[in-house]
Amino acid sequence: MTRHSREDIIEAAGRLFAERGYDGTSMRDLGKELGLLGSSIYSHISGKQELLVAVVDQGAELFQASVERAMQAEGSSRDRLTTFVAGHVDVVLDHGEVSRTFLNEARSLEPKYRKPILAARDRYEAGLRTILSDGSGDGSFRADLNPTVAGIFVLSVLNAIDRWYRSDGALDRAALVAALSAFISDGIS
Amino acid sequence: MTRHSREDIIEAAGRLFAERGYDGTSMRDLGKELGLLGSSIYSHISGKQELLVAVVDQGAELFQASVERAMQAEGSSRDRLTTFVAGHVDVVLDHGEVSRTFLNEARSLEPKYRKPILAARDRYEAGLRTILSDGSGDGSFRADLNPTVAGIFVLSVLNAIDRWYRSDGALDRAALVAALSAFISDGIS
DNA sequence: CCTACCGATCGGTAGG
DNA sequence: CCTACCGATCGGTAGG
Repeated sequence: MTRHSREDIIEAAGRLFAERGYDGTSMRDLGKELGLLGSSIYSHISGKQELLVAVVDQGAELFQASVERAMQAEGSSRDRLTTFVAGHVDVVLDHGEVSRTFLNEARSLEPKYRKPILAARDRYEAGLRTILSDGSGDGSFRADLNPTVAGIFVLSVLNAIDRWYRSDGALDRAALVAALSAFISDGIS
Repeated sequence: MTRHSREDIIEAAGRLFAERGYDGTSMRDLGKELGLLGSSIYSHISGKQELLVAVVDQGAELFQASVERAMQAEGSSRDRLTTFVAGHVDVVLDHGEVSRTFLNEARSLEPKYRKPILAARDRYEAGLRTILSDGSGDGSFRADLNPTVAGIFVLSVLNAIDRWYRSDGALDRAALVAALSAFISDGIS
């Protein structure tokens, strides 16, 4: 007779956290979203923080799997960068609520849960830095590239996608990846 | 005998809103920051929302003044873009709490206050688009540049600065502007 | 700017 | 999963 699974609840939580923020989402809001009382949620989970941890962990896993695929991709460093960009776009477009919560709500994690998430972000960035650094060495990119700073800039552009991109707009997914890759590679010149 | 001015209170509010978010900041938190009771703040302002409006309005004005200076700058479109980037950096570094609140907490504005803020952002973006479009026409930038998409990418990089830049790090302000300008102009190639 | 509150809402629990 | 709560905290007010 259980009407909702743990997964249902985590998914709905991700939706509300992405829209209203963790602090802006009450357990009663979440209950309403699911069609039950806020207090009833506690038969499935032990606390609100657990929901945030679950959503953010999903985000960490998605991005981690994506960067690993990019680093193992065939071809040049430039190809691996393209794979990285396309993989990031896939995560953001296919798991928008999870990735928004991952990117914007980590500050609401209690310290013990926040630390491994920051570490996961560092690994993601480190993968990108490796691609950039390799490409700088083998002539794919500028020889004087600073991989740390360039990595930050690339992620700045990628992490902002959910703030403006709408799938019903002028750019489809392939055009988005192409526009991103062009800007990252050549800027506006 | 008034110990705090309205400006003091708005400044402290901006600090806490930037750090903890609007929903994560209580009037009692703000009182503690100022050395008085939460209820005492109401002798200076009429509500919490008014504080957010005041902070966000400051942000809108700062960015608006900056884009106007950039558009009136002497020289080529490329010079105006450099001025735009440097001006944005100045706002973010000199008014970090205000700009973070402006960028991240606008969703907590009640609809009637949110609308003019979104309009202010649109004007800021429109100024940038004009610079990009002019530069695409006069040969400063690529002829096939899409000013809308390029503008979004440029602002993505600029709006992320406060998420990573620390003034005690390896880059000083001039080096930051130079790195941003190089990435925006030429990407990583 | 404080004292002394108000009703509403918060995350969460006991018991069924 | 609901009923019926709990103590804590929220934004805010009356009166001084």
